[in-house]
Amino acid sequence: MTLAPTDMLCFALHSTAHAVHAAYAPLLQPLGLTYPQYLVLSSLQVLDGQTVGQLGAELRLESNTLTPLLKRMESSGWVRRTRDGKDERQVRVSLTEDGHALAARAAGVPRAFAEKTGLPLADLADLRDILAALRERLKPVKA
Amino acid sequence: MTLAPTDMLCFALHSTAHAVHAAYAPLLQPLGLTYPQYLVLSSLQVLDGQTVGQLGAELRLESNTLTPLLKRMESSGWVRRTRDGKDERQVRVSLTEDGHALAARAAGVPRAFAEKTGLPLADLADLRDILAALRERLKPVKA
DNA sequence: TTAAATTATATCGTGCACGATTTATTTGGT
DNA sequence: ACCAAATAAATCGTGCACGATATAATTTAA
Repeated sequence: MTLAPTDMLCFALHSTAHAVHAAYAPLLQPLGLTYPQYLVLSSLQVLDGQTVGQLGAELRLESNTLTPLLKRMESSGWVRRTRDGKDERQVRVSLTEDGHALAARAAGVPRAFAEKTGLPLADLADLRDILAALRERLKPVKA
Repeated sequence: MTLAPTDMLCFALHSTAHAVHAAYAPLLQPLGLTYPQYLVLSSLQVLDGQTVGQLGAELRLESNTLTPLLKRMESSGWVRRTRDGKDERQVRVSLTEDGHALAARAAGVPRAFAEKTGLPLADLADLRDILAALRERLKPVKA
């Protein structure tokens, strides 16, 4: 007995993630940001000068995704990529002036999204925590 | 005050969807299926001979995604694509013998995934319904 | 009944994501 | 000190996803 996609949790996740992505698009497009770029920008705003590996650990992305993404952000003038002096294998990513300014403009995006859902912030936070718990069950961050 | 990705619902969704995708990969890879192809296969198993548009409405995908995906499935020998006799604009997709056989082999995948999560089926179903509700709030299926 | 509008699918270009591999650097063991 | 193992990014190839556009068939309305 095959399950229809509509009845699958995986599809609910897949399609809702796409719907959220689509809801973010009109908020990010005026800023010239894609959604993953917005995540990188937010992460750097909280802690600047992270290595590619640190960003990847937080955002669950590999260098094969991050490197071209960061290069695009670099050529947009939002970040700088510099080899770490102590360990030349590592590349540190930091926000430029323009990057900081852009992050400031993007600060209202999560609230605007929350309003689009029409749900109480507490419900959204609950869902976030349930999802994070499921994610850790499937793919624990390595010890 | 910028939110870190870790605190955002959108990122929880994004990253958990990826983790689920990654959990499905080892189940689907032996069958030669990608995750979206698995969704198409499941949908056709429930209702064969759907048009590209019908599949897209259920899976929330556009023809620009489905057409190449279906062509890959066709060249793998799992589906046939034929123009509808009554309306030549429409392309109907149906499972081949091999496609039916593959769908049968894939029937156990959702249960295997549920076991990977270690959560009760009722919890997973609840989460599915919460997500579907959020999705419909953001992107109602057009009337 | 023919021209305009609509609908269904396909095509093109860009960006994200992953597996597999490569290159450069650092670390560890002997 | 040296070489092997480990680590950090980068590169390559493939597939998914979307916006924008194109093409072809059908429907509608004048």
